[in-house]
Amino acid sequence: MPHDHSAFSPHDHDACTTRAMALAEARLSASGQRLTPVRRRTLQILLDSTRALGAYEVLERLVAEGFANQPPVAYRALDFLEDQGLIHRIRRLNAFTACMHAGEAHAPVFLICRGCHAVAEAPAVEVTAALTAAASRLHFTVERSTIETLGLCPACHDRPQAAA
Amino acid sequence: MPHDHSAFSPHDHDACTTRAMALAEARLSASGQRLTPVRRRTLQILLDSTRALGAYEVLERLVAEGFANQPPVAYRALDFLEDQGLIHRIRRLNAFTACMHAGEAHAPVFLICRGCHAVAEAPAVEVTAALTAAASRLHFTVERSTIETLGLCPACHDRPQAAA
DNA sequence: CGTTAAGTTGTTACACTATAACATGTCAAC
DNA sequence: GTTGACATGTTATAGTGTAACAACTTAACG
Repeated sequence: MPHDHSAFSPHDHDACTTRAMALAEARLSASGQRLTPVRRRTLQILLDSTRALGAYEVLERLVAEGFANQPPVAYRALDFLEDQGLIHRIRRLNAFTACMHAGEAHAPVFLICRGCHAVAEAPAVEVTAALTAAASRLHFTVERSTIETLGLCPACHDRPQAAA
Repeated sequence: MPHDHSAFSPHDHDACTTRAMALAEARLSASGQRLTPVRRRTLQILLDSTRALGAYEVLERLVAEGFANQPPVAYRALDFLEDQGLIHRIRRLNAFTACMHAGEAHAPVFLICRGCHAVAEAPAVEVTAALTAAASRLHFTVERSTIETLGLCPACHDRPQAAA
């Protein structure tokens, strides 16, 4: 069952993260993949953050827990989690965010607020459908899509200093 | 009048670039902006290329024509042209490509072929419409969108070595 | 003219993002 | 208990993008 709240609506975020982590474990063990300590912590770090985090921000937090202070440590975990569909890369921000709908088939669309830098994952099957249709008109076969949009979230929209 | 060919269809590309350059001049002088030598050459470089080019690739070509070998030289011209809607940034590739529809109101959607690395700009008003609709359901105000998709162009789709 | 103001370019230096390559370790299966 | 696959540690470097300030061009104004 899909959830109709988003990162822009108040909700029990702890429940989200617990659920997401449980789902991650289930999915990985089902496919014979391992959720090692770095990977688990990396996922948890992203789940705990409201913002998308850069690889080096993730690395900082990993270092604080005793992992080596080397970029590959973070990038390997991030790449793995992205391949598994457990996190997403936000290209506009060079950053990563935990996937809140892992397991559900979903074509991620990201709403990035330029006021508070929150990132929400929006359900948008129609967007992907329209995209695939547009592509096939040019006989192009779609494999992976990046759909991101920059703008203002409800909260920031009402605050004048962000509106500019 | 829109053009129904794309980067994936053979066409008179010289005519495209001439037209695009003329349009650029017209648009800029209309809005009081200046198409200085670096800017003009940068646009021409992108128009001449079938692929999207990285900032440093553009810089190389600029250097070959006597401009200074400093990143800001390229980035400034690229940023300016992007602000004017004359070129687009392809985030997935960290690269830039000339806009073939400058002047027409358009919501750019990019089809990136992983076989030959060609990039086509597809007309896709419906995609943007769907995206805006999905966003407003979360009360999010869209300002700028990035829509890119990776896959295979018609030519590469038929070549086995690319299909993998 | 001469001055000023806005925009553009030159230049230095640096920050941030990401990967290659190879050594070492771990763990499960045979 | 050895092998092979996967995962991690580690060093080094490649690639992408900006900050900051100085110098120059241009057009508008008096």
